[in-house]
Amino acid sequence: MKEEKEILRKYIELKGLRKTNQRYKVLEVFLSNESHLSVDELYALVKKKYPEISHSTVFRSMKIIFDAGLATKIRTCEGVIQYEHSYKHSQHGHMICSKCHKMIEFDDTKIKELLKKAAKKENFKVQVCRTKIIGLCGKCKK
Amino acid sequence: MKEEKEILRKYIELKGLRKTNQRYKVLEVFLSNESHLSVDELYALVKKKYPEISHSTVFRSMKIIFDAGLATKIRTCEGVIQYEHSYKHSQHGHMICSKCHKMIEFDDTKIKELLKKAAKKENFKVQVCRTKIIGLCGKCKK
DNA sequence: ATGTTATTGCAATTCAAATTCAATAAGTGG
DNA sequence: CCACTTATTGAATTTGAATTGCAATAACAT
Repeated sequence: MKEEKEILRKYIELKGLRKTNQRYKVLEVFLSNESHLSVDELYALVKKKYPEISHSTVFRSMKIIFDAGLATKIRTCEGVIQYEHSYKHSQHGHMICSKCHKMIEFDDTKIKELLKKAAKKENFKVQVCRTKIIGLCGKCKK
Repeated sequence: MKEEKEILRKYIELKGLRKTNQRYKVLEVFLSNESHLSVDELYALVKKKYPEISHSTVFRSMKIIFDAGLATKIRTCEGVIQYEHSYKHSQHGHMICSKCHKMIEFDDTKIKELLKKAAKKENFKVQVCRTKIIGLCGKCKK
């Protein structure tokens, strides 16, 4: 948390934004939870600890946290944006169970290499690579 | 078109649905265009040729066409669902330019193999694999 | 301390996706 | 071919996440 807060602080400074408690509190709650969270889900958690913080502030703070490189975005099957930690978290692929919606992370380092090659072939500059498998998890496929 | 229509017909029969002109017309317009189309975009095309067909019908017909296995879904960066042909079209990955939103398809056969392996390791039954690269296309990266 | 201006919280808006419902048409049995 | 049942349609409405407008507030430079 300390390091992440420092990164956020520096990013805010760099961009000439203002250091507000809300932003640090949203970051704190975001980091306190290891799962993927939509803005709505995160807001529910924030409200428990800091009821004075509004939904819009959570929404806008997450944008900054994302821009600062502390979060990545993924989309659920339903199309809802979820944020996950990205600082000191290796990038990974996602397996999503179409029945129970469980999300399993898996290492896709090798796969990303191939993706980068494919991009090079097309003269395409990679910003983000994503891999996703939709199917049935061990429990649900029975 | 002939074959696809036949597949849709059979699917409709199988499911005990009703064969309506609207469904075949939506399929026809969908197939007549090679690009990825959102429901709104497709509806605009349908309206030109068949102004009597409504937005909801296009929406609902595409669900059936999808269920029949004639279309796949992808999401734009903005989260909008787009349909693309899937009958006799090999599955492929997508490179999306974050500037001009151009979409480049690329062969990801090898990558899918690796993804299937990863799924096996987790005892996960694959239904769909998706690979996506977000970045800058040749023109925009200059 | 004061003035400037980014930020906040609330409410409202946007927009694709999905649904409601009365009218219509497909398919079924007589 | 007709009558009946019920899926489908079209129009309007609803939903829900994402986003924004605005007045009040707070950060921070002077």
